[in-house]
Amino acid sequence: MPRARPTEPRTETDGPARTVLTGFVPDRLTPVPIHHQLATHLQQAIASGDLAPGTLLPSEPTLVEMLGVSRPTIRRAMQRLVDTALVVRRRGIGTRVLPPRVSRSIELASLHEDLERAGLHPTTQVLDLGLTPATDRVADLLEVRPASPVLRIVRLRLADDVPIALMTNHLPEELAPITSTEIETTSLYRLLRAKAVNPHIANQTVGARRATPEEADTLQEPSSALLTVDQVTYDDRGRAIEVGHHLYAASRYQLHSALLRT
Amino acid sequence: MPRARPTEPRTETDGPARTVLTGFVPDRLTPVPIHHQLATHLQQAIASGDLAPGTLLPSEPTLVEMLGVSRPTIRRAMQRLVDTALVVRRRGIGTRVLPPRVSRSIELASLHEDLERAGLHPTTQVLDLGLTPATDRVADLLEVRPASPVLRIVRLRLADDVPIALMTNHLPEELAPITSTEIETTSLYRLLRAKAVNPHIANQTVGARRATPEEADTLQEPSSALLTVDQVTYDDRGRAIEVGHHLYAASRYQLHSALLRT
DNA sequence: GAGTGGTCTAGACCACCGC
DNA sequence: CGGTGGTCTAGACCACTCT
Repeated sequence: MPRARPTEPRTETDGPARTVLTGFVPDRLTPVPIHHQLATHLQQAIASGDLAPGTLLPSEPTLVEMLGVSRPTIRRAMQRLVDTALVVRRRGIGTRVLPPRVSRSIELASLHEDLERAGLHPTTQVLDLGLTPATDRVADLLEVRPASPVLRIVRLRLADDVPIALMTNHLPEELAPITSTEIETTSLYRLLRAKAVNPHIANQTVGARRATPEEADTLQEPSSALLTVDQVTYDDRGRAIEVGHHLYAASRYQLHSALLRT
Repeated sequence: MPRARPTEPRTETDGPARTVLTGFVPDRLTPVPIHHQLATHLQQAIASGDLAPGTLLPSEPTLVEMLGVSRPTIRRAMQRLVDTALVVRRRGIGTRVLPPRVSRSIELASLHEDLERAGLHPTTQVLDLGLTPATDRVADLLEVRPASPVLRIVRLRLADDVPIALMTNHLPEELAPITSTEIETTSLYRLLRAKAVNPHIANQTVGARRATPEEADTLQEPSSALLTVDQVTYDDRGRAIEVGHHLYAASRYQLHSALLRT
């Protein structure tokens, strides 16, 4: 189809959208899928402000012509932007850039990076590390026989030398050994991935409670209020790979998440 | 609920999968998309146990023939199952049903339903309702002029007559009026939807702190520990439509969520 | 009526796995 | 090697919105 005529009906500004999008050329040599390349390109354009909130993106047929990519591929990239709440699409209207409201979601294992993003210097003290008989609760969650040996890791996480979290984790025996230095230098999930174990889904329970005197002392929490997170992580084969029981000093740490759709 | 063995034997037959899947016939008369029909059918089959964990589903070409649906449509349904962690797919292997580990995520506005699902009888006391000048924080989050009138709603939520949460919400003036009876009988989000406002994304901050004496008295929390949730909700046009500040009695309420992918 | 996104189809090539 | 899912293409029809 011939291009849209120059007389645009009441659209805000798709001039910038055009220049930004014509700057995209699919690389068909890399193994990176084109829909992923396009989605990433658009995400960066929105994040950088090149595509301002309220901008109406070109229509799908227009993009097909502009980018030399088929419509399903374009739709796939667009769907990703919809899923991450970067744009809204409406039949008969078009695709519009939303204001950047998506805060980073809670991720699988992110405390270390969370603190670094906040400009702090995170450190870890390993308080305990070794095989111990599983308690009934841990055995149940890890799906191993009661009292069978599991790897227990107790860590105190600090930011700029101030205690933030007291984290207890239990892993199946097969994933041992793990050394103290490994735990202190990298994240638990990176360690697991190095063992060809891919964290895939985690169930979390978030609550609050008063700290015991020992916990209050360790975490130096003046209010004695703790934010608690209990989680069980499963790999992509459905096996339980980690049980976590984390206590956060309430006055120094909060969780952030974004909820999408309805 | 937990399985008997830590590791499942592999190579299951796809006999049961065949019988379950041949029971699916696409309805091309309803406006419900076929990919959605198929995804729902598979979700129910997995939830009911008709498709047991470990089951290998038929391949895509096989399903095309069995169901009389094209491959992209089948792939779209399958992708939804992958996104909700019900199955894993591997090139060269196939599609395998995972153990049911996905707990319900935190949703936009779910306390009422949450409590009902737990078999409790939720009620609401409206403690305050009306227009008030916005504080600086609320005006900033709602994106209205400082001190301009906003609708404030203060509710005490109970389950079986026991206090669970003290919730304060602020809405833009345009969304008023809302009556006490409306708030007591339905959810805030349903009210908004009735006004053609669609909640689309919410940013949450979850924390913990000690209750003030008044809060402890109102919520009757013996430990005086509170779980706090602050949220800002935006509609699908990107407008801030609601600011919430919620206090939960820590000994009676926890948040659950599922984290996917990595 | 013209343009938009939503859905479905048909066919092709590829990377990966197991035999 | 044959079979699997991952990707990309081309074309079609539809529901919806705006004029």
